[in-house]
Amino acid sequence: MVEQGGGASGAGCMGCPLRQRSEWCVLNEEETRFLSRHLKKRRYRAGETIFSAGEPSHGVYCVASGTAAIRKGNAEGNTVLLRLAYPGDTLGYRGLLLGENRRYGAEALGPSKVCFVDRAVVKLLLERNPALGQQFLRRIARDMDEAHDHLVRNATLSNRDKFIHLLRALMNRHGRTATDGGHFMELPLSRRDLASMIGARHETLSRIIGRLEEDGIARFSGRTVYVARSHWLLNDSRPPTLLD
Amino acid sequence: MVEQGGGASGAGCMGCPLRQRSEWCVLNEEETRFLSRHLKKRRYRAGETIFSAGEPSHGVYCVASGTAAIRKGNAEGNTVLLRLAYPGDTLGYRGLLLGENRRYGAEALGPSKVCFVDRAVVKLLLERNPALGQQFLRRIARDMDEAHDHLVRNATLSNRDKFIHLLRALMNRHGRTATDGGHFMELPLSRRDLASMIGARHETLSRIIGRLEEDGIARFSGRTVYVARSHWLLNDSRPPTLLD
DNA sequence: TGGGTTAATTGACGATGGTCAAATTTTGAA
DNA sequence: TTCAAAATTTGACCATCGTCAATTAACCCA
Repeated sequence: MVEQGGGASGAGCMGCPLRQRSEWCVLNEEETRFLSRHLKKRRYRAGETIFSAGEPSHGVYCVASGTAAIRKGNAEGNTVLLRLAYPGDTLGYRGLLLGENRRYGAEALGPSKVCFVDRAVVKLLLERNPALGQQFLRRIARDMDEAHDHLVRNATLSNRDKFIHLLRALMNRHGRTATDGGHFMELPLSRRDLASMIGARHETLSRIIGRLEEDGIARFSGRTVYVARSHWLLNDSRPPTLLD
Repeated sequence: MVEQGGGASGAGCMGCPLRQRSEWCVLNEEETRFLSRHLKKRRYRAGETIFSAGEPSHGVYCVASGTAAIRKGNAEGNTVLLRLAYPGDTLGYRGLLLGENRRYGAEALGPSKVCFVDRAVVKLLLERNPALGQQFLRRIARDMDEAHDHLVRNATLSNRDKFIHLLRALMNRHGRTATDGGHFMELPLSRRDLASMIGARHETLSRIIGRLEEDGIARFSGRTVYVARSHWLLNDSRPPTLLD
């Protein structure tokens, strides 16, 4: 399952369409070839674990295709889905920087390819090209912002509004515009995971979904969601849009 | 109000007792003197703004004494207290790294002294001493962890338990052990701010406090809190401690 | 394809939280 | 000290949420 040099395609990282979007874009041709030779690309099936909380950090992971879920649990054994990672995203830099064990786990949500870069390789590249360090700094700073925004939303919004926000965010990544201007999406997450992301029980989420359907804001069928164009642009949505 | 070279004490950063605890501890004597000459130390009175959301980032701030509150608002104008900063903590590195405007504001909670380090000075020191960059990386990574922990707590705990956790955290910084083994603390925050930290309304917090008193877990009088020794060690505290 | 397992929905009900409003306390400035 | 503004507490009331339990639907593997 593990391939060297960037996969069977043979092009390695140089030809990787993600290079533009990831931290590694600042590497020159030689450095990219070096990275290419030393990373391990691996396929994951849906639900497979990429790394787990508690284990030592041997390197970073870069999502090549598919979607990964970042999960973190608390002392009581509850588990929360913190965020999703998409192609181009680099995971697990925290443990590497701090030399600590992983504090959260990552798993593939669907069939995915993820490249592993050993700490030694990262270290070497960081020393060779300071711009890479800058890139990581910017990445962390952005993640930090995201986490803070998340905190503020959780503290100020109702579960209903948190879920609408989440739907919107997921739609940006997973949705397609329908011919009528509405939006379709195949949800990448179970109800349980969706619920954990907004800090609610899955029963509560079921009821929120029920209310969104009653209010005509969205239609849910299994993991398929449809949101009408008219409801999509609303910044937020209090009751059935009091002004209709 | 603005002093050069680390304050009237004359010793500058070299004699600053925080040097050990802050990111700057990796600077050598010469670099520390350079920092000392170029930072601006300023006194803030209770409630004074250190910097505000939306304004450009001209440098970083280092808390020398007192306590600073990090606040962030959302679109609806609600404001949330994200965390507190203590002597040795460096604030505002995010905007500097990303070259963006501040996304949150900082204010002094009580009489405080805060040193300002201009971006040019930071940049120069970063180039001169790569270990400083490492320090900042570690600091960001830790802040990230803290934010993630906060997210998980908010998603899994009841308001009551979130508040107990907050009390515990504040006690670590602001509390003193009483002769009977209980703990006293002068709360550094208003009820409103405490409430915003756990994502609840201030009325709700009042009621939570009332219940904690009924249950004999803590006694509140204005900003003074007392927690009995017997209740302090409990990991969490469900109802009146069902096992007493 | 069948059967067992997990996921999701729904109902009931008590607990908790938000909102509005009023009373009370504290605080800060004159 | 005194007064006005701000903070805090409390009550009433209703909406929302968590929990337990019972279905129903979806899924996966043999």
